[in-house]
Amino acid sequence: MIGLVDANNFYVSCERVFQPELNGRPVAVLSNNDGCIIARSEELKALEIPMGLPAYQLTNGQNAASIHLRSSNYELYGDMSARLAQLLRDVCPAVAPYSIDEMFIYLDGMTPTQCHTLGQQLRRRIRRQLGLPVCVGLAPTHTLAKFANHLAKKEPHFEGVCLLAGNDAVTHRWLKATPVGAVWGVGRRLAARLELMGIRTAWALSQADPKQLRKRFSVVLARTAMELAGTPCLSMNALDEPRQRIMTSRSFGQPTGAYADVHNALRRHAQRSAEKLRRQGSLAGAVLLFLHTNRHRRDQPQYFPQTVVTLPTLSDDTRDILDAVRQGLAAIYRPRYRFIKAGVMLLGLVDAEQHQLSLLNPPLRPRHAELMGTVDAINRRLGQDTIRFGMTQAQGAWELRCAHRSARFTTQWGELARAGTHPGAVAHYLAQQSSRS
DNA sequence: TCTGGGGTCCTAGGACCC
DNA sequence: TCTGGGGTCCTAGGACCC
Repeated sequence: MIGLVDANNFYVSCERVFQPELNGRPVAVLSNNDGCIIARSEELKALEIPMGLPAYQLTNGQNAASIHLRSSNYELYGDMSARLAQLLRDVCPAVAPYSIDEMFIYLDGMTPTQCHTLGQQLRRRIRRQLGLPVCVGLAPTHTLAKFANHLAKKEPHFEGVCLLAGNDAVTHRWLKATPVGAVWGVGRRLAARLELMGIRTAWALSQADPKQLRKRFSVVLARTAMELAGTPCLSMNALDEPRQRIMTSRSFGQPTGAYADVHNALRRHAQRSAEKLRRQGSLAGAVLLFLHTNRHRRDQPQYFPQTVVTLPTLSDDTRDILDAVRQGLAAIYRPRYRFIKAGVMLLGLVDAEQHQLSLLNPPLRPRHAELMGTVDAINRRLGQDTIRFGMTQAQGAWELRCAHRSARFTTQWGELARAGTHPGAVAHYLAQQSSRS
């Protein structure tokens, strides 16, 4: 049996753990730059505020005064996610995090009744120890577990835990009652095409001929259909494997055409990307950088350049990546545009250990590993950008807006006492944490 | 005025080869 | 007028996910 543990309204729930005054109120968490809504509390959903709504439309709306806004606080969400994963690993033989708020668990050799009981226990334990509400879906395949989780969230009588045997009347009944677009892996476009063919429900998809689906759509959809019918054909092993590309990009707080602004933004993205690269133990072969003007401004000239710079040698040294960024930017920068976004992507990633085993590949710079290791360790301990590479101008037009950010309660001591937080809630939380360990 | 960021996989089609 | 057949590799772009 496969389980999917999925936190409810994860970002909002993380905020509420430390700000209990948000309980029972409409809460929205905003994207980077406070641009649009990326997480909603149930109360906000009840106001029929859609996902992705630009924040400025919200603040102009009629319910604006009652809605609590928070900027994204990824340091907090990431840390809560790591705690959730750790709690699951303490209990389950195998755990595969799928996203920041969803984790698959593998419960081989347990009866359905035992699985269901474990699901209920996990749910209570996560609520008690982390303060997070979750739902659990249990089924024989990943896609059905995802489907069961969807039911656990939507149908109150499951009380947060839904188990589907896979090939019984109960499963079939729920599949028949669910539109095909609600299936994991079927997005808006596929749903529209499937409906044209008369495939309107999850059940109809599960009964479709995989060969035909493969021919008319893709192997992905054929697999989804088989998984719905109870035949496992997705493996989550890939989740532990290193990423094939690493990207860091952000919109600017203000549009800017200044070379120094754009360069500084790219420098920061390059440093962040290099950190991610070293954390997963890879080397990069090339650096892609891109710039965007504002698509929504039809009245302004548009320019979306991108370029790939091949590194002279495979590297995870921030300095090499910064050199590539400098070269690339010189090639694509044009002064007459107002840029709104910039990004850096690392490509051609290979495993560092395997590569360095070869005597033909000595490191390019002396003591580079020690230097990068030290920089990473200091930044982990004292906060991002404590050590930077030659970026003197810390503030610029490109800096993010995040007017509503809460404190980084679980990772920054200095922010615990910040005004507006609730020391009581924090103390309670920390006490629970220390009694666990 | 103000509209996110980071991934994956797959397919189609072009370049190139014999 | 009529213009082969088959393979590989690479890239751009589409579709999906959260």
